[in-house]
Amino acid sequence: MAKRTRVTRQKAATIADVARLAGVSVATVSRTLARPEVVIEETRIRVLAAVRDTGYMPNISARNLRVRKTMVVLVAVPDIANPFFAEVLQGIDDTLSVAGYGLIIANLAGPPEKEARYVDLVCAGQADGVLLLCGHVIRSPDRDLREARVPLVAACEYIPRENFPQVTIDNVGTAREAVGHLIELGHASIAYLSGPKSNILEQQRLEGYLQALREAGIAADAGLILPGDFTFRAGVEAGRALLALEPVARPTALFAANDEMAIGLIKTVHAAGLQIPDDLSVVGFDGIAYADYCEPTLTTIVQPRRDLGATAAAELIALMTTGKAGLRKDINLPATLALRDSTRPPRKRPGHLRS
Amino acid sequence: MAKRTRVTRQKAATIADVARLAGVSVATVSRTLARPEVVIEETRIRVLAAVRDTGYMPNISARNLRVRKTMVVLVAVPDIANPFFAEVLQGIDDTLSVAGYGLIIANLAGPPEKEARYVDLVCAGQADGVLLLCGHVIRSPDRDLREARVPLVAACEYIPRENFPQVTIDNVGTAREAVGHLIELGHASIAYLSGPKSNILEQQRLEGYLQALREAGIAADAGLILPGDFTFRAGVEAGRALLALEPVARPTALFAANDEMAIGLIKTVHAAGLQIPDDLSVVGFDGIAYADYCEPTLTTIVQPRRDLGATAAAELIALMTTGKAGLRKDINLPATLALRDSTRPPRKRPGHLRS
DNA sequence: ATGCCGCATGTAATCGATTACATTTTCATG
DNA sequence: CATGAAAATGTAATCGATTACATGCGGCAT
Repeated sequence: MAKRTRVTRQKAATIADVARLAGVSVATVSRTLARPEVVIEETRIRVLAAVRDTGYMPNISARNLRVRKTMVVLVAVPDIANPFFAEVLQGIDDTLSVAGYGLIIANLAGPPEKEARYVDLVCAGQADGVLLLCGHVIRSPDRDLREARVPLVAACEYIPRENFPQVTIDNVGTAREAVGHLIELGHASIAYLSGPKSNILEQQRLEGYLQALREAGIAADAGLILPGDFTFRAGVEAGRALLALEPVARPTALFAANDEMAIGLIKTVHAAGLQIPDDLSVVGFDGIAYADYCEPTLTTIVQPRRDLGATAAAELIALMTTGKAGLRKDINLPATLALRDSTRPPRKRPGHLRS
Repeated sequence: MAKRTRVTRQKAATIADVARLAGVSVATVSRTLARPEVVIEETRIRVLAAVRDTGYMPNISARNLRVRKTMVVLVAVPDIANPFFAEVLQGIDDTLSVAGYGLIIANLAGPPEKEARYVDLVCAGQADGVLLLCGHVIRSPDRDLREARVPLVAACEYIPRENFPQVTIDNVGTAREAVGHLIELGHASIAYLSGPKSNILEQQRLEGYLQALREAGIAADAGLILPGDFTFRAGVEAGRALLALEPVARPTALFAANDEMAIGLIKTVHAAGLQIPDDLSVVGFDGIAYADYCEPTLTTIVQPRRDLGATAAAELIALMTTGKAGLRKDINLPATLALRDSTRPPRKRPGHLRS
């Protein structure tokens, strides 16, 4: 019976240890593991036994160095604590992990110099590809991801003037649909709770809001466009702003650029005695899990969060393996308006008749 | 003036390219980057210029291979979409990233074979340490993390009978405090909405609940212990179960093993006409952001989520660098009872007097 | 018997860094 | 000016895998 040369091995076994124990060369061990069929049965058995006995695992750094791959992708996400992104991440993780990829998460919430560190990481060959959920190509003062020729795919937030694949939903169209729903219910005084002006999603959703009003022949009122920044707190503040208005000047409905703000707003105006949806109909955007938990449940545009992630991941895998992207460069996934309890026709009050 | 040997370089520059351009040896380049002070100023300038001109970045796989480190840690998290863990992750990320570590997230939600893949990854030397948020040492059929001698730290969920550092809160004590608060308000009929029985957190929180009752001389009633599993849905179902009871047999207060269930329950019983907290006081556990957003805001045990993550990460760094853990093996962080709007003394009804 | 083919395996180059050790240069001191 | 220590740099081994190429061997056709 064969014996290990060193019975009590402190450090992990290497391929040489396995080769020695099995009485073959390192090349044979490597081949047995990579392409078992090219090795004769008898040696295969010996090698596999030796692998088992030594508890051998190929050293990934060595392999990476040799084959110039890492089987890791970096995901840049604006805020990992945001439930929307958490669900997109799930989709990414599902797809990537069955393909054997690990994922490094670059959480951009926090000090901005972290972003640069991640870019450097990728440029140093620590990742085979990058998934951007953050609306911009992540930057470092002295290195550029695009020059590094790393496969890139963006998702969720569209990045204009780039030519890598992007996976998004039709933000303009669905925002128009959301506001259209309010108009169909009979609302004519519809406020918009916006995101940060520089954000592309904000711009698109605002555009959809304006389009819907225009189509219905309703004049947009700048006073009904409330500033926000996608946070719950912004929703609370917008709620206060609404309450500060003369009741008769208040809109009968509101479209929020995302769910968190919508929920913050609802909570605030409800606490002040307004009935939702009777006194104010509210539509959100995103379809986070909580939109279905809150009171009342929130009518909102439900984004296919897992699907966005999964599709982007699949596209990136295509890009990394074949070098060429799939058929379409810009992929649009369907998002749907979920009708729930926060919308209803307006109360008949003279102050709210069509202008 | 020195010129690059190959002006249009397709692939990334290597240390040899830099050395050639600067007219020095590779050792000097490496030293210049690692310990600039050991190199004479003049060469340092030449080398750094060459680095800049070539856009050189050390290849991480090569370095990892040579120094047997990866500067990456793996974090095993039960469910990345759970907001509680998302915040713990933030704390981990903050601490780890300033120390220069990247993090690979092992999301255990999903197919169980993924867990094994991650274990293999670590055993293959892809990570320098592992952070467990999942209440058990992750396993693979043929490899054991503990045998691999990888630095391990657990956080959030205590893992009994292990001797690596663990960072948690006092679940028993804080649960007792939560229930004690209800008792002080005058409640005597207090239900408990439990987590999955096999979960250690569930066991500890149940223990705290029972202790508080015992101390107050209240007999525990098995009928008031509702089954749950930490999900929103379980809260909804528990709410239905509560509604199915004769009004007079209903508890006047409830302690839920986590916030999500508490919120699901509140939503359900509120929709059926019960007033919170007037008809039912509710205390949750965890202190997720949403507990402060919902209607009414939830009285709950607030865990120091970021701190749990940050402390565990710091402990792991100590373990990875010095090889020895900090002073204490089991670290307890303080968690506090946040008094909000979901608790109040019970209505005076004969059926609810002390038994 | 000879030569050739193809299969199984072995030998050694290679990936790109770090670093122990060797060598050269610098410079203070007797 | 010689000498030796200290400082700066160079040479080459090394980390642990993959893989191109070399080698050996058995069988088959001539």
